[in-house]
Amino acid sequence: MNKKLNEQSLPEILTNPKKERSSHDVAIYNQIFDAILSQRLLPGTKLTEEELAQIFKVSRTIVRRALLRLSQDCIVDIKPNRGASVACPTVKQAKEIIQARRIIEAEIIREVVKVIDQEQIDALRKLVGKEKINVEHHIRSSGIRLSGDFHLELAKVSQNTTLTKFIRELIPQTSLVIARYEKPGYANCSHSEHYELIEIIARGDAHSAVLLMDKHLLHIEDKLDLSEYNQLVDLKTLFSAVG
Amino acid sequence: MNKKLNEQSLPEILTNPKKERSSHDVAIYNQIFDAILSQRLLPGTKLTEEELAQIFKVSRTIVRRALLRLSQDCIVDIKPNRGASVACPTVKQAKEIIQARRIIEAEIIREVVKVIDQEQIDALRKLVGKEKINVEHHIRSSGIRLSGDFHLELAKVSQNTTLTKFIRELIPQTSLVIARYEKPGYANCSHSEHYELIEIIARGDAHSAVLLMDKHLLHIEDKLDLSEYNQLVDLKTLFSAVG
DNA sequence: GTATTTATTATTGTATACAATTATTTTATT
DNA sequence: AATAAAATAATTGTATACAATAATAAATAC
Repeated sequence: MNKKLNEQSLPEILTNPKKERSSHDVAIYNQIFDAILSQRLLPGTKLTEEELAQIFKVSRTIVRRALLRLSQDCIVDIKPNRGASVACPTVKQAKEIIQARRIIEAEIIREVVKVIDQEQIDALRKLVGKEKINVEHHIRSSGIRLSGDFHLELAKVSQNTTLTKFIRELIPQTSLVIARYEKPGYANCSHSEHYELIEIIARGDAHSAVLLMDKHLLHIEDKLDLSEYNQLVDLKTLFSAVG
Repeated sequence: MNKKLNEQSLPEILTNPKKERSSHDVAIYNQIFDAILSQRLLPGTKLTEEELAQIFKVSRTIVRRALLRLSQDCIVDIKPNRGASVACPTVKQAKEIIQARRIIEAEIIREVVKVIDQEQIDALRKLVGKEKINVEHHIRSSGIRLSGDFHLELAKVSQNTTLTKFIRELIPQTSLVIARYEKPGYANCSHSEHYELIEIIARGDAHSAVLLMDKHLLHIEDKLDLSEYNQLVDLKTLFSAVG
């Protein structure tokens, strides 16, 4: 089991991942969060409160609470009086998200190399093993989720809960970016880089590990088409500009 | 209407809301956010829903929404069935928060040096000027707020909204850390370092700017007493361990 | 008098009713 | 038929009632 971190004042979602008694809105939050993470919910999808309330058999009060949480994570977009929909990151945001991950995960890797123990290394290997199986069996959703889990697990090993919270937000945002901007025909095969990374971490080579993580994240960006013409544009502004 | 031993009176600023309001819960969120930022609301202060509802003349629905937002920012701590209070960061969290700022603001500075223009430099100078005046006149709250504004403004100049969001969260968290752990007898005189920083940025010396920012943030940590014995400990676990 | 139970009060959690707003359809006008 | 206006429906925003839980006070037993 994991070490007992001091969990004071962090959101319950972070400290109470699954079990135990938690408010009902957290369960709904988790389900939508996971659906976005694993790309079963795609950018732009409308999230009607009443609809979700019926699906989860709770009142709109609970649904609204979950949606507010998701919007604070930047994976759901709430427009006043117009409701919630799955966020649709812009090209600029896509670049920012990956840039943010590069600097934060570089630091995480530095810490991980310092503190990781054998048990944690084994756990990471097991995780990537699962990821590999899912990818090979073309279970796309699970593969994506497990890939995110790997990065999240690394963050947890680093023991910096503040950076972990940021990475926990950036992972589903990255999922949305990939869903929106992935070049056609690319297979998601990052698990091989995950394997490599573990080996380098295991032999305590911080410098190489940081470089590989950076390469890994740039590799994600390589798979995207972030050219301007691919940017989703508001039709109204588009045509008014042409006039 | 009985008063409790635990009660810490809410600052008057909360009872005297500003005029401008966007969406109701956002206005309340902003006011509590600002009160925490400027240390008029101190770590541990209980935030009773009904009390806030009466102060702001809205229903608990709105208050709860604002409190949830604040808890997602890690500056308010919501415990299920036990309500909200101003977060009380641990020693470990205090260190994490500053570490996170160091790596994120280093990157921000790099970007700032690349993109800043004369107008923005002038605006920053003006901001630090205000900060200086407030500190000199011992208007502590405003001084603290303006100090935070400086860092936030830098983040905005960097044009990375993702990193800006993180810094926007870390600034009030830092306020809580300082409120909780500041060594006695220290004057908050960081505005001089802010001046220096602007000058280095203005002459485009990215490397020096990054170093100074890092020094500046470490300087904040220097002013804290983060020794273990200063850690707030849960009484129950303390005495049960002693047996 | 202290500890344990029970009752009371205070506070938070959830559902629901209704108001405000936006979206859609229908009707009217040219 | 195309456009504008009006009516209707759908959806979100807020307040409130009541339930569930925790905190406090009172009562009881030892």
